[in-house]
Amino acid sequence: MYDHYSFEDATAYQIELAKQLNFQSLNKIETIAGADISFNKNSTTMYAGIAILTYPEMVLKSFALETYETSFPYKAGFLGFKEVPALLKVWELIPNKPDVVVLDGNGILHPRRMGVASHFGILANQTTIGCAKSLLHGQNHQPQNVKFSTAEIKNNAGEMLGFALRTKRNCAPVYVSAGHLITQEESLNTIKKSVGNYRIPEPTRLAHNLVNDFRLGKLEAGFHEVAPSLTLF
DNA sequence: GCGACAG
DNA sequence: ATCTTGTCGC
Repeated sequence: MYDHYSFEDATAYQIELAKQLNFQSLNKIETIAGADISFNKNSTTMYAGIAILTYPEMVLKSFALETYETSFPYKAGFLGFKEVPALLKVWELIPNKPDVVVLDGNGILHPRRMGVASHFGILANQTTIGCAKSLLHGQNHQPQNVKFSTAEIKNNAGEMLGFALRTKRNCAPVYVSAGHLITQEESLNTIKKSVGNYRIPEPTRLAHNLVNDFRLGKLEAGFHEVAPSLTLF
């Protein structure tokens, strides 16, 4: 889908997509999804997965898995070009779309406000939140070493683009930002409610586990409903 | 030019 | 991202 794009093309495309961003308020959330990608080093095969959980209980209800071929390389600032096409393909397998999707990466906390979460949100016309494990853009004070302590992240122009969030004591913070069709504050609150006993919030943590098992051949492609009593991971 | 740099 | 050994905090 983006394999023929140069980084110059990609930059112009991100600037155009960013004009479509909308940060309206989200009413209520009943289901939340986590989306992630896994792949073998030096391979063009991407293993994409989306896990759908109840909110705020964080019980896994269903998940979808699919592969996608791409040769687009990873480059900081252009993650969406490598991951979004694969995520759109697995997204199509889901019969009832979740209210919000959490992506492993940034939303508007990006040089051109077009991190992978915003990119996917625009193309899927879906509410999204970005939750990255390390900082790509901007600066912040270190949040206190207390669960749920936060620190605003600002760019050189002083714009508040996201939050560093301590999801677990003695663990590095995660970086939360709105993707599309949600506000910054709602993004932060939603991620807080999605945190279990791990550093990574449940939606993306489960999605990561699932795509990894998919890549290793332990799970099959397609849409899967999870048995009510079954507890995975 | 130098440093930074999601996954 | 993936691979892999040791180490630290609770």
